[in-house]
Formats: sequence, structure tokens, C-alpha cells
Amino acid sequence: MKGIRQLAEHLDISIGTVSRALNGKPDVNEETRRRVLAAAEELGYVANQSGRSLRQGTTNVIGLMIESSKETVENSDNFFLGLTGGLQSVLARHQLDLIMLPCPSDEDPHEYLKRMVARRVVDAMIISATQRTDKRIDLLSKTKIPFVTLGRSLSGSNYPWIDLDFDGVANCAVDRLVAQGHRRIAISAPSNDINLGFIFLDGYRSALKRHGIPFDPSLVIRVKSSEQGGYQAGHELLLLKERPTAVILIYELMAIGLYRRLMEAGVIPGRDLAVIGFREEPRAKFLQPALTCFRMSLRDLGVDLAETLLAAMPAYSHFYPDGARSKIWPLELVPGESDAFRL
Amino acid sequence: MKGIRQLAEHLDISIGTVSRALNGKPDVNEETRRRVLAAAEELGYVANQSGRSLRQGTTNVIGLMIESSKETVENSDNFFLGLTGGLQSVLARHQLDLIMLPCPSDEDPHEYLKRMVARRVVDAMIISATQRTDKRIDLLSKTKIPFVTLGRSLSGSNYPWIDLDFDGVANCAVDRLVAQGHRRIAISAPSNDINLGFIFLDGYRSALKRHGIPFDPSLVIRVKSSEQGGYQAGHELLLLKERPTAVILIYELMAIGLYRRLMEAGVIPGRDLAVIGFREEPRAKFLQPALTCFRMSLRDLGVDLAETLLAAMPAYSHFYPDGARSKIWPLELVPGESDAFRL
DNA sequence: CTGAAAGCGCTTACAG
DNA sequence: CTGAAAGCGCTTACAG
Repeated sequence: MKGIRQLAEHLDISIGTVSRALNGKPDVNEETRRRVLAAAEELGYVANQSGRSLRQGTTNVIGLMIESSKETVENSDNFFLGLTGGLQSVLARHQLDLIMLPCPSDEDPHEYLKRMVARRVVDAMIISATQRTDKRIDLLSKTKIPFVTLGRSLSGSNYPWIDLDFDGVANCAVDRLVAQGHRRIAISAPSNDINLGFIFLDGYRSALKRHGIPFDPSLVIRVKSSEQGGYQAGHELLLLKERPTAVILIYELMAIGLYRRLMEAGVIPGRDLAVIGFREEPRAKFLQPALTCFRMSLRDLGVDLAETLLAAMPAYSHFYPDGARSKIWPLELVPGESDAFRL
Repeated sequence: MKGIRQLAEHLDISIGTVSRALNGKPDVNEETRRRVLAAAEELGYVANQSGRSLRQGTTNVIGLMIESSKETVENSDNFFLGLTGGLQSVLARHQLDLIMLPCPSDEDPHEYLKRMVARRVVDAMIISATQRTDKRIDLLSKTKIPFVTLGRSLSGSNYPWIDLDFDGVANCAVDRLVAQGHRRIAISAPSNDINLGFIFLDGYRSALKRHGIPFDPSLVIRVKSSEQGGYQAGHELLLLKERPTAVILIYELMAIGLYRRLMEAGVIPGRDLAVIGFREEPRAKFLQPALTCFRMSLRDLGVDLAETLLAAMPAYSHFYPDGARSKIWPLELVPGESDAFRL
């Protein structure tokens, strides 16, 4: 089956009618529609997307941009794939398809995005890993292509975003630790300019302040957001002159490396050092003692991202009247044993 | 900047010349080309992909289909993202872009692929997780869309594929263990119909046969290919009446769960039970004792997949004269301590 | 070296 | 309810 023309010839009707029948337009004789649908199914006809897109001005495809930095690739967890389920469940309501756009590691993310947007391969974009200042946001705003970001940024203004509650997590973690008598509380921070690092640290500092604990820069340990980074964090922690009694982690897999380094040194998490992890993660569930961390649903986050995005798309916004608001995504404390001791 | 028409008007030349200049056609005055390129850069013009595709009959996009089964999502490792680097490095030579197509978990992979292919969103496809019989291969063959599969299958005939050397790994593992005196060697196998499970088991059985060891079905432990599956495998192993002295794993992250379960039972890998893991994995590197496993480069595999695919595409095959051959991807033994004892 | 024109495969006013 | 026709944004023979 080549195109709609062949299908129309085969049915001996016009291509206009075939198109209307296939697209569920109301002004088509039911018998005609039935014949068209049956023939399309039989001959395996599906409309060529380029033809549709060109005529309609929309591609019916939503893009999810994936950074493929070495860091992401070597330590990727199920984060993006976890999101796709929720995203697709919403997009499917409107016959929109999701594609993932992996930015090559040797290409500037801004240039890559620019190219993808200009080529009009997608109707709207989801971007993530927002930097402190992120030119991509200005680009998308200027181009007027609907988008939502996973993560805030100082760039742009009044664009829709959803971000995990890094501030809340940092505050909750500090509160718990202080309640157990801790005052020297270390924290891990990313080694790059990703915005969540700034927010997490700000939350930590303001929480300390609330408790009247002075901020000590030497307790901020900058490492890669990876398992190896956790190992490194453990290492640096052990080298500190006046060793902290607690540490708060920023990335889910760090706990695994941290535990390992601590164990090597005979320092037992939950006895000699209080540890609070970040997002609950299947792979970290085996840790002993059980890690105190924070729970969230990737699927629900995907749903919310999709609805926020659709609310920003003129063609769909009426379905989501209050969905275009930016929001902070809450995480729920999962108490474990890793911080369950009084100083 | 809307389209090529506006750009041409701005330059006061015809759209044909603009197009030729932009596409590097030889018959364009160099001064004209310079002006066109400069204006396009300045105004941010990039050709609309739908327009190009419709006219040219190609999208210049290659699709990588991702299964998003619950199993993949919950235990995804860096496999696909690891592949993208190598894939993109080859595709970039020909200005081809890679997109990832995540199949929704509630959609039949075959139907999803059919839809994507019929819509002509990509020029060629890479599919993976091939099943014992896999209708997708017949579909792609019938549609005449170029493709390559990561994994063999009984379906189809004479299509290009690359598959990890499961047979070689199984044989090498058995040989090593037998050389150390083992005769009761357990093996993990996937709980679904993915083809690699059959090949791995066949390799295991033929290796046993070579050594004159009878095959014992109770030593085949069917579990999910995940860390949790490894834990489960450890559990089932410990329940066996006549406990095996060695176990061979089929999936990289299983070792982590297995170690955990063994440790819980006071069974020490590399002392009480020999363990051979599958693919070397950063996350499993911390295991103590060090896991004997097999090394391969995901990036190189990506490169080879891309070249094999291009060799199957008429427009590019002349660049890759001998690339369309199917091949078995070798893995290199990385000896560790987890099987370093004589029985 | 450049321009005018055809046409890729669709969808959608418009006319009947 | 259906058909004929225009046109989405490009690229590419073709003519000059």
C-alpha cells in the first residue's frame, strides 16, 4: 500500500472522502466509513506522517529531550523510562506520540535543541536537567514552541515547570537530624551547574539557620551524582578533621557507594554516622541498615508533566484549564534505620 | 523565520537557489551560497522536516525502539543510553538523527512498530529484545523498511542482526568452573520468551555435554532479569536439596541481589559458592569478592549496529560494503575472585 | 549559475 | 454526503 490515492482508487471513491472517513469526520456515510476502515486495515494503510504534518502544521509528536552526558549514561537509572509510562498515558488520550531525543554527548544541548525545534519534528518539548541559567529556556520561549521543563532555572520567566521539592527534602532531613542531636551535618552537592544543586544547598542552609547552626562550607562535599560519587563522598567525609556525625545525599544511587566506602573504613551507617538518602530507589533497597529516604511516583510525575505541557498547547489547553501552573513535586519521607540513633 | 519562501524573499532570490545553497549542491555561486548561509544562520532558518521528507521520501531519522516493559523500566541500566553514543557517532557522518521510540507498556510491541513504520517517521529501525519468534521481524521484512535487530530470533530469514555471544559466555563460564572441579553448576535463565535465554541455555547444555556432565533441569533457575531476580535466584539456590557449588548468571545486575541473599545466609561467594556474572557493570564493581564477569563496549556495539543498519539502507550501503553481515558480538572474560577456588 | 514549475501525500474549505 | 481543487514547505529535474 503506497498512499491514500491507491486506497481511494481501490475503493473507487475520492481521496477526500477516504481522508474524512479515516479521520473520523462526522459528515461521512457510515457505510462508506466502514468500507474505508476495513480496506485500510486490510491493506495496512496508515497516513504518511510527513504529508499530514505538512498540511496540518502539527506532527502530533511530543519530544522528551535526554541529556546524554557521560554522567547520565554511566549512571543512568530508570528515571526517564519511569517517566514515559505516565507521559504516554496522558498523551495517548489525544493520539499524541512520545519520542525521546537523546542529545549526542559531543553536541551542545542548546544547538541540538535548536536544530530539533527548527526542523519541527515535534509539536512540543519536555526538557530536563535544567541548569542554573539555561539558554534552552530562552530559545523555547522565543520560538513559541510549547514546552515544560523538569526543573527550575533562573533563565526565562513565567514558563511552566515541575521540579522535585529539593528544598523540602533538605529541610526535612536537617530537621530529623537535629532532632536526634546532630549539629555537624554534611551534605553532598553536584559538581556541575545543574540548578537543583543550588536549591538543595539553599534549603540546607536555611534549615541550619532555623536551628541556629552555623554553616560550614567544608561540610559541603561536591561529587558526581553517581554511585561512584557516593563512594568519593564517603572518602572525603572520612578525611575531614572534625568528622560530621551525619550526611545528607542528593542523588539516589550515591547511598550505595557511600555505604561501601564507610563499611571499608569500619564506619557503620546508622550507628557511627547518620545517613539520609534522596529518592527511594529499588537498587538501594537492599542496603543494610535500611536507608532513610524519600518516596515519589515517577509515573505520577510523568502524568503531571504531560498535563502541564498540554495545558501550554493551544490545541489542548481547554482540556486542562488549570494545568499550566508550575509546581513543586512533593516527596514523602520513608524512615529507615540509617539515621535512627541519638547522638 | 517562517519558511524558505521568506528567506528567499529576504535575499531577493528564488527558493530553488536557496535550497540548493543550503543543501550544498555544487552548482551554486559561492558568493550566493555565502549570503544564503549567513542569512539562514542570522534568521535561524532550518528546513521544515515534513516538507523535506515529503519531497525526498526520506526523513533522515533512524528509530531505536525501546521496550518499556515493567521489567525494563524498573531495572533499566544504562544499556540503551550506552548504545546511543556509538550509534550517533556513525549516523552523524550522514546527517542522520537518532530518536528513541518507547513502546508504551500497554501497547503490543508489534502494533506499535507497525504504526510507527506505516507513518514513516523514520527511515530505518533498530529493534531489540528479540523474542524466540518475533512478528516484528516479519513485519519489517514485509514492509521493506531497513532494519537491524539487537538479538537473533527464529523469525524471519536473512535479516541483519547483532547479538551478544551468549553461547560463548556460557561455554567459557562452564569451562572455567569445570576446570576448578565443579560439576553441579546452576544457571539463571529469564522467565520470559526472550531469545537470548534459549541461546544461553543451549550453550550451557552443550558445554556440560562436552564435559560429560548430565544436564539437571532443577539447576536451571528462572527469574526476572533484575537485581531482585538475582536475590530470588539466590533464595531458590539455597533451597535446593543438593546445593550446587557454582552458579552462572545471565544478567549484569543479578549479581548484586544474589550476593545479598547469599550473604544473608552466611554463604560467601568465591568461598562457598562460585559465581560468574554476565556483563561487567559499573554498579557491580563494588561487589566483594570481585565478580568474575565479561566485558564489552556498549559504544563499539552501537557503532557496529549503526554500520550494519546503514549497510542495509540502499542510500548508504556503498559506504559499508561488508557491513550487512549478521554477527555475534564477543565478550572478554574479566577474571575476579568470585570463582577463584578449587573444589 | 539561476528561476519557474512540478509534485511529494496529505487535509480541508468549497461547491454541489 | 461526496468530489475537485488548493496548498502546506520543501527539493529537483528542466530550461535558459
